[in-house]
Amino acid sequence: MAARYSPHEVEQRIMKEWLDRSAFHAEADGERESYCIVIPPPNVTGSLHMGHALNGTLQDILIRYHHMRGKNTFWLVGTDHAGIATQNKVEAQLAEEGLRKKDLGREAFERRVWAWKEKYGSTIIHQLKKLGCACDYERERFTMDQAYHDAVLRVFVALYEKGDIYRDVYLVNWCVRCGSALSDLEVEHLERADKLYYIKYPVLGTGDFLTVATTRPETMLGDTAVAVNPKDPRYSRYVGMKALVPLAEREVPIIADEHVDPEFGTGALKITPGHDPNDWEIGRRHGLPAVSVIGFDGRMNEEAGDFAGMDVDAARGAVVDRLAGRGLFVEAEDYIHAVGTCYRCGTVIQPLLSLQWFMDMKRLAAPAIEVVEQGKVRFFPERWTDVYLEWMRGIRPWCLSRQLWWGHRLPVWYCEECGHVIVTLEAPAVCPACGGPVHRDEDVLDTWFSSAMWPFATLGWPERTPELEVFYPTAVLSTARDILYLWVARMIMMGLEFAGDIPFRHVIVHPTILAADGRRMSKSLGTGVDPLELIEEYGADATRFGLVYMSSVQDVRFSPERIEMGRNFANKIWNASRLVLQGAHPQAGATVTLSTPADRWIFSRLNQVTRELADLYERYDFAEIARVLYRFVWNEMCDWYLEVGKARLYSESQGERLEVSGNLLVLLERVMGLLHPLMPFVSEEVYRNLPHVRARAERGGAPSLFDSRFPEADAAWDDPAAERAMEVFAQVVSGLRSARDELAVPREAEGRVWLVTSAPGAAAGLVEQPRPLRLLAGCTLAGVVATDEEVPAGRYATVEAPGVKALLALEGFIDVEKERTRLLGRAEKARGEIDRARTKLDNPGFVSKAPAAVVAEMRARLAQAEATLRDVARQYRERVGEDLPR
RNA sequence: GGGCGCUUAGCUCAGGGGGAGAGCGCUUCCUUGACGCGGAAGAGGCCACAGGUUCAAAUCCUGUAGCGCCCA
Repeated sequence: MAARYSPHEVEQRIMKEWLDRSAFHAEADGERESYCIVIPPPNVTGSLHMGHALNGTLQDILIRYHHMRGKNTFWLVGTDHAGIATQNKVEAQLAEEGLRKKDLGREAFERRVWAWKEKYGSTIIHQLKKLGCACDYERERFTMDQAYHDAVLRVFVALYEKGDIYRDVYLVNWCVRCGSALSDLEVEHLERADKLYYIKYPVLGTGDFLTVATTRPETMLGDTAVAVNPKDPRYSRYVGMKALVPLAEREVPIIADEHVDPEFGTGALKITPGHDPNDWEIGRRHGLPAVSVIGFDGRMNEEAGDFAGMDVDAARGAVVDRLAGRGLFVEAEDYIHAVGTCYRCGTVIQPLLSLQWFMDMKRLAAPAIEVVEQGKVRFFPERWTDVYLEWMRGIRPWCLSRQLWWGHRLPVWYCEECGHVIVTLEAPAVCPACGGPVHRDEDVLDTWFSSAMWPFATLGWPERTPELEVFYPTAVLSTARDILYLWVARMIMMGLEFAGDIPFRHVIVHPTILAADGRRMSKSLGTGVDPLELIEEYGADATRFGLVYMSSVQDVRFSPERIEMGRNFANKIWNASRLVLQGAHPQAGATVTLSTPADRWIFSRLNQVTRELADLYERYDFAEIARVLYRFVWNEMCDWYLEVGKARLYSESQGERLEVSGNLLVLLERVMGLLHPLMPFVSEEVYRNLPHVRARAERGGAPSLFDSRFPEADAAWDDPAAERAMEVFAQVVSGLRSARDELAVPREAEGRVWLVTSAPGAAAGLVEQPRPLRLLAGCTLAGVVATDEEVPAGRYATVEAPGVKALLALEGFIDVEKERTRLLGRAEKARGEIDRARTKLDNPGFVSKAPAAVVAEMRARLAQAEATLRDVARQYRERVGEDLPR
């Protein structure tokens, strides 16, 4: 076995073995309790980024944990067809051939996209394998699978028939580059430095002007009102009058509306219902017409008169110039504001009037609010509940139609004769109303519409499949918070409506891993960190462990040290197992024999850790799981149990060697089990190398750790007394090492230690483990006595532990200066302790109101510290020959 | 504009009413047969600021400042 753990060979070999024997494949048998997670489907064009890596790790931890707990686990994996993103990819590919999608026509284009999908569409799924994810890769799903497609159309038709889906002209978010409408959630508001333009509008019948402020002067050509706040005294006399929109030369009313902010600009607002969502609302309230002056190509249309044909930016400049020429332009000031951009391509969104399909969400939202209020669906951390509820309560209609060629084409036909609209699953040959010819709607559905159905459509809905029976509702959905509305909320609504139940019981909202600058990782800024490179450099276990360790509940900056920590931890685990495998007696079986304090301590602690983990899994506190395991393995098992165990492992006595070997084998097997969900590879590799596991496998036992049972606590091992004994042992050993170091006692010199204790048994950890004491502290026991007076006169360094005082004889190797420094340090500490305790105890409120145990503890601390100080003062006098300075 | 979160060691972060913690970095020592991706011993912090509640506040409450995010 190599002294360094090399992850890559292990990972590839073990993952291949798991996949080859379908270890992750789930069957829909109802005999065992099921535990299902559907992966939030990654974009089919995507590749693994930090968010996927973290989320994949968390889901994998849960799947492996519950699998080991005997559940019928099923991790459903697959991808989302991602309409715009995928279409963009293929269009870019075509562009390289000098083609545009129109050259191919719709059907040929769709074939190209499918070909692209076949070739590249599973990239991210394969990358999940590198992370070690125990997905059921044999049941991979895609939101454009035939059965899935049928289910999507069925849902559309059903919602249309129930009146939730309708077609209307409405102001929508239009991406000029993508040539499609977007829903509100697909618009990203980004801050940018811009200008705020002040423009004068003449008030008709007066010589006055109203000055309005706007970031978009070009839209004034579509203005249909000027609005002020009804409570604004500056303008009240104008309300009801008319203003003249310059350039458009349109007379428009001056209206009063509550929503005008008197603090913004001049307090007078130009109203353009055709190009601004807020203005659209105001327009609706006041019955204003909406005029469109910008077309779907992002250029000014014929309504814009002289400006027709210009793109929006050019028109802005031209409008301002023209206004300036007429003396109606006041000024432009610097202004920072949030501008809506397309979440896929970053193009500035144009709010445009358009005929689209919408879905009113109110009816579906009501039960989806209820299940969360009633706790049937719970969020972790809990605070996301309110975020969800608030959005759901203010939910707005959803624009469903997209002007794309890639996606689920609407099951809608229009009669060319009578205009009849037919929404149906069966393509009509002719219009059922008039018999006229029909044509199908060109548009496709928003990709998120289909992903809202992911938890049940992937399980075979609308068929009542065994999968749906057994695995729905699923256990958990784990996701980043930016997908809370886009996915989680809609999945709950759709699940309740169509599958008749919640889609998942728990929603885990994991933190975002930020770049070093504290902002989201950004490809364009080059601040991203590629998890695949981390796996390459440190190994999958290290990457998983590091990600989990660094990400608790807050967003966190990525720190490579944490991944390195994971690598070092894997190496530590590897080497601990080397010690056991190389040092264990060949005849040792996996049997626990609790013969020493260390044995009783480590198994008692193992129990506690095992129970603690169960609790942490309940709360999805993954970071704490990682910390608990790290501390136990490194600081307890390796630092103390293995070190103490060496005394017996290298003993002459066969019996001792057999005993400690048996303990180590059991301990290691259990610890690997506890580690497995987080670090599946190194734990599996170590497990398979354990001699008793090998022997078991030869007899047809569990082929792998993944398939064995998660360790459970064994009450027979609980032993608080042993824990105290080992704490004393460790504290005294550390104290002795520290004293030797500070006093420059030569390394090879053997120390002689007296133990002073009035409580029989308090020193058991030391008395019963003389060889470990010598091995770890270089000291032998001189004797155990009840009082200081019984210790032979001489110079000693004192080490304190609960109930025990250890006196290290210093004859022959004392350096007065070092001794002085050490004693002064101890005195200072003791005095600080005394001060703190006295301050508290002198406070009558403390003594009367604090819990008795706290007061008693404080008294004990004071007494202890005072004793220490007396001790130090005496030693100081003896050795330095002066009184201890105050 | 409304809301949420954060501010703890040089860095990245845990903790969450009664003795300030981890990893990395730093100092000194260790080529002992698990591991230098290691071991031993250390140094390093008015827990952002100001009030309040409490016998007791880094921890709870209010406010301020700075940073981040979400929704308009």
